[in-house]
Parts: sequence; structure tokens; C-alpha cells
Amino acid sequence: MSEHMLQDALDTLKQSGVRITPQRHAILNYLVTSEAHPTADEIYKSLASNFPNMSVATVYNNLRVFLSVGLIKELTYGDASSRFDFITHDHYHIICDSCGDIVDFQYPGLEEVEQLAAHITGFKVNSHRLEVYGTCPTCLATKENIK
Amino acid sequence: MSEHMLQDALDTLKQSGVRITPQRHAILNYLVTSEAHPTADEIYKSLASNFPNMSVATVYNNLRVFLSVGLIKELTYGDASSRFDFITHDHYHIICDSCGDIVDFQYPGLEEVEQLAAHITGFKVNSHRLEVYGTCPTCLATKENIK
DNA sequence: AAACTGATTATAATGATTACAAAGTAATAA
DNA sequence: TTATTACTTTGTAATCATTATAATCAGTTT
Repeated sequence: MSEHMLQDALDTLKQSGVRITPQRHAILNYLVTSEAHPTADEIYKSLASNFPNMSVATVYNNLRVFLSVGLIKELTYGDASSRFDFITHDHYHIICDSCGDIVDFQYPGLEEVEQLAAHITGFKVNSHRLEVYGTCPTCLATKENIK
Repeated sequence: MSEHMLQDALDTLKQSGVRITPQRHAILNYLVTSEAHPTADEIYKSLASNFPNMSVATVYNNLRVFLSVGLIKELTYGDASSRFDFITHDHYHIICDSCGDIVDFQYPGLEEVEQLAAHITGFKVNSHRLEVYGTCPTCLATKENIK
């Protein structure tokens, strides 16, 4: 399952004329198999055992490559560092205000909003970003226990 | 009009037990009257003539105060610095990929999405964030001229 | 094999944001 | 009014993510 996704991603890279290095393979693989939404540093640290000589710059460079090819998405928040998400199906994120956990959920695309925005503002719309914030079940439970 | 909004904001601060200093007054006023969505540094520079001794830290400190009281919103993107937006009515932003310009537009709240997300994930939902990306009319015109 | 292009590495630089300590200012109590 | 207290601002140093740069390396093409 995830092997197929990885293979697809590698094919996309090849078609875009991007050389597939061991580092790129490893970073992509990490993004595909990771359930979480890792930061550049998390990726760097996780691969350190297999690639002791890999530089942080390599991680950033390649994340930018993957971004430009459209394989991954960058998630930004005010405080922390950017997180990166391998793009599979169209899905959105819900983020816990309390512990920062990010969970995926599906929702039919919001073309309606895009169209309205285009109409009102005169922009040519490319994409949109939607995130929901709240408290995750775990934190909810903890809070109740404290009370 | 904007004076009324400023007054409301000052009242809210008072009710929250936050002292109203000249610096806070000025920063709030700048946020209310500004059509744009300024960065902390822009606010700092714009007020430098009236407050030659004001520290950047003061701007950041007070933006955090305003955030916690719920008077303003923080907008974050991958590359640049955070931008801050005085909260008036519920509105969303459309951002130009090419020049970074941010334009407001109204849209009925997406409670539907929030409810669905809550149902699927078990989160207690607080809020959401929606942004649309595209190319603004000005940049569109420029591109066509270049072609 | 030589030359070329692109990738990685190591490290320095940048830039936004935060932390911290000292000094200032308003509010409150004695 | 004076003393005390709590909150603010200021200035500067520190932090941390990200980017730039130059040197080295690897794969590909001629």
C-alpha cells in the first residue's frame, strides 16, 4: 500500500527530471510511511542513524524539491516550525490546541468557496487551505479528570 | 467607524484587566485603521516616529496580549513572518501567490465542516482557518503583458 | 577518461521571535 | 502621602528555523 505510493512518487520525480538519490529516497519513504506530520528536524534526526553524514540542508533542499513537484504539502503555524505532509487524497487537518496533535479527515472539496472568492475578488484561484482547531479526545479526557 | 471599533477594543481590554498604555493604544489603533495585514516589524517601524523609544519586544508582547484576549488573529505562512489582523466580522482571506497581497472576503461560516470534523475525529471543535490562494488581478494583468 | 551538471555536505549567515534583567509606571494599601 | 506591589516597557542577548555559500562528490554525456 505505502510501497505503491512511494513508487508513484518516485516515478513522478523521474518524470520531472529529478535525480533519485539515496537521501531523497529515504526522505520520501519517511514521509510516506509516517502517520504523523513531521518537521524537517524530525526527518533529519530519524534518518541520522542510516545517514550519519546527511546534512540538514539536504533535508530542506529536498523538501523544497518535493514541494515544487507537488508531492508534499507544507503546514505552517505561528509558533513552531513547518510540518510536511505527503499528499494522498484530498483531505483536511484538525489540530489539537492543547497538545498539537494533527489528525486527517476527509471532506468534499470546497470549490464553492473558491468560486465565490474568485468572483468577489477577481483573483484567479489556485488552491485553498482549511484547518479545524479544537481539543482532541485524549486531552478532553485529561481535562475532565483534572476538574 | 474605526474609532468605534477601537473604543470597543479598548473596553474589551479594560474588562479583561489589561492596562491600557500609550503603546498599546497606538498598536491597536494601527491594527484597526490598517487596511493591510501588518507584520510585527511593520507595526514597529510605523510607530517609530511617534514612539522613538519603543522596543520591538513591546510590539510582540502586546500582540500576544491582544491575541489572548481575542482581539486579533495571527496569520502564518511558510516563508515570511506572521501577519496580524484585527478581528471585525467573520471574514476569510485570499492571498496572491505572486505578490503576497492579502484581500478579505466574506463567506457564511463553515459550521458544517466543523460539525463533520468533530463527528469523525471526536475532537471538541473551537475554530477553523480557511484561506484561498491564487493570483490577484494586478499580477494577472502584468503576466499577460509579459506574454 | 574529461567535462559537465546536479546533489550533498559543512558551516556561516540571516531573520523572526523570545527570554531576561533592569528600570519605569500605575494602582493599591497603610 | 508614602510604601508596596504588580504590571510594562526597554534594551539586549539568546534561540531556533531556515537559507546561502563554497567546496566536494557522484552520475551522466561526449
